[in-house]
Amino acid sequence: MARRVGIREVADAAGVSVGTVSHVMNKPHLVSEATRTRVRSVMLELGFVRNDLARQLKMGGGTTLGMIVLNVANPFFADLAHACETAGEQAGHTVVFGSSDQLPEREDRYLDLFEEQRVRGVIIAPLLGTTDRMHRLRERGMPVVLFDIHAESGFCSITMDGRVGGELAAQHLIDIGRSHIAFVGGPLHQVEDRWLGAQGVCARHRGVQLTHIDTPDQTIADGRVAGEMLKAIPAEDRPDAVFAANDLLAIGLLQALMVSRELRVPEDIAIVGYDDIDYAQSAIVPLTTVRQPVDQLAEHAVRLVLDEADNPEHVHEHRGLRPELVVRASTAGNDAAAPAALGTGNHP
Amino acid sequence: MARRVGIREVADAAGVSVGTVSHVMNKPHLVSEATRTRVRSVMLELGFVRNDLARQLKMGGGTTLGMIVLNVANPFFADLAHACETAGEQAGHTVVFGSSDQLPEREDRYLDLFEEQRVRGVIIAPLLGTTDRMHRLRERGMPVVLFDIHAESGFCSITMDGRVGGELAAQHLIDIGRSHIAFVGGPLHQVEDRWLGAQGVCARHRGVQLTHIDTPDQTIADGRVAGEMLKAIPAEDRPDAVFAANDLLAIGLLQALMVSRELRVPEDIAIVGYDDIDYAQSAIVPLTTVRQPVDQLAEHAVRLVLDEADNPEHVHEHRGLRPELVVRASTAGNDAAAPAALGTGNHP
DNA sequence: CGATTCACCTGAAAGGTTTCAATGACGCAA
DNA sequence: TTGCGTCATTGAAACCTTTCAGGTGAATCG
Repeated sequence: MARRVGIREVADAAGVSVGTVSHVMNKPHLVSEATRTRVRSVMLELGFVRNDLARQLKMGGGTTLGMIVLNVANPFFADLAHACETAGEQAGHTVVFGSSDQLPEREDRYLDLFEEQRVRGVIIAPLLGTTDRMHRLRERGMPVVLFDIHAESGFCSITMDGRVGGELAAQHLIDIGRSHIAFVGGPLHQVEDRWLGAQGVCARHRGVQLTHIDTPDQTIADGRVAGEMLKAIPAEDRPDAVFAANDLLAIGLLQALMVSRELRVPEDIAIVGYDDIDYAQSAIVPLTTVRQPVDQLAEHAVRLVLDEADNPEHVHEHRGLRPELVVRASTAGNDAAAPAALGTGNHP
Repeated sequence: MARRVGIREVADAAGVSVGTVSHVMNKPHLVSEATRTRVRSVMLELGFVRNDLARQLKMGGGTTLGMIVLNVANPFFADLAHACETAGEQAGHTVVFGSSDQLPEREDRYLDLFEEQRVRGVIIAPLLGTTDRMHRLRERGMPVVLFDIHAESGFCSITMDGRVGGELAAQHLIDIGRSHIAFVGGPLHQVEDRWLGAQGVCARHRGVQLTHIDTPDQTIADGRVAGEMLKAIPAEDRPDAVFAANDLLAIGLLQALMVSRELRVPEDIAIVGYDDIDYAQSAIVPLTTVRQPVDQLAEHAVRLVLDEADNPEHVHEHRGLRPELVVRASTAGNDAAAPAALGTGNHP
């Protein structure tokens, strides 16, 4: 059994030159029909598989995009990755993923890996802004697109407009008559814009108080901890509404609040989440949340990174996409928590 | 700005040969300390980045594993992918992902891609058993490990023991006094073992009836549809328990059942899910479910694929891991649906 | 009939690395 | 002095493909 069959073996077996075999694969119109079919059948017979490494090496980098995501286990990022995969495929590119798991060293590792692999470009949800490594990457001509809350100059970015999202959330809570809002989420630099959006709205309303409850990360577990803190606050000082920096936190909060029926959602505490992950609407109390247009985010990211790769006159672009409020039971007025509210805000 | 700096430029600048530069990177002990540091500093200065394509080409394939997952948007697979990434990293390998989205053509595309990229091995949750393409891959010597419900001969596989899981679920429903169980899930070949497990148990109990409600896929939306079907059944014929083939289906069922308070969970219908995704315990009624040991699955998969790659005496192995029942409110006896039950079965 | 075109095919270079046999330099024992 | 072992380094081959300048023979044109 011939272990490795390359273009050369195929050429020999078909009685043509290697150049011709290559042409059969890449420029079939340059080859006569007779040889084309002959070569093709020899390939099949020998089980030839083109070596993409050599191909890319020769062609100076390939058709692969690298994507680094904060955490695949977070459904928002899973969806985003999935959307990028689809968008990339449509543009004829394959997207490979890495999850930084919020660890700077893993982020670095994937950046290095992608650069060594000579990917066409990198799409990254950075841990905390741009790092030296990213700047070096850019200097060496690698297209880099950020999913970030800040618009960093020198990079294309999709700034997920958390400010507007924060405003929507806070305004909604004020509209339903709440006056003491807790913003739950951290580290602050990662969610700063949502915080600022909420802050801006609250400042414009007399008698509305906003406090910040920090969390080390944005998982369900962190939400639970925050919920316990909330419960520990004496009733008179306790916020009557929570704006959680993402849905996972909100779900954790729900768990903590409901486990010991002391506090009711939304009667005692209304909750707004962020991202509209699939489970938001199926939570123990369906969650009011701020939806981000994931598909469009992905599409823009892919478009920008490819433009930067192809277009010599590329100019960096900062794109902000407007999020949208989805109201469900966790903030619904009177028949709150009623399963009847479940359907609200369903995806199409 | 020198566009491309390769090993050759570094060699020239440092006044050594290319071989030496290579040694500095790969066999530092063969190089004197003086040259080693000199070469290293030149690399830094020139911004040299090793071209992994050439490296892998030369070395005949690299240190990358390919993984194909049914659907990243399903948190079970997201977790599994994540666990494989971690396990792979521990073994010094990078894992790149693709999501087949249940489409055979995408599965094929990724298989081709991985083979062309000369990955070290492939870990795959196949759409429906092994395909011709996978057999061809194997024939050409590519290690392939399946996450599957069947143990296919000729392949290593991690058979997620759905039979036992099905038994656990059905037995539990019978134990709490239910006598008409609906198995919700499909396509059947994908969930056959869970079905068979349940069937076996039901057959051993007099007076227990088991029906199958098919679904085209296993998403929340499919669960909703199944829930509507369930509601449409006249009360006297309606099952008093559901075993859903996964948690997403179960969550969809919950939504459908609760939206029009006609039926209560678990009083009228008890529900058991499968997978114990993070949201199962935060569902509108926390979900009894069958937990799969994701981390161990991943660890075994990586170990097997690498063994097949490295060890000439490798023998195929079929590993089955025992799942575990996690009881929550959706089947809890009297104070069912009580938020107090929320904590049950929490992950550590 | 010679020249021009055309379609098809060839052979070799190039791309950046690793690896390996070979070389050079050096010290040391005989 | 020669011979020998060590250590550091070298240069070229090999990995597999794509690309490109050119070559061949047949058909077409004047």
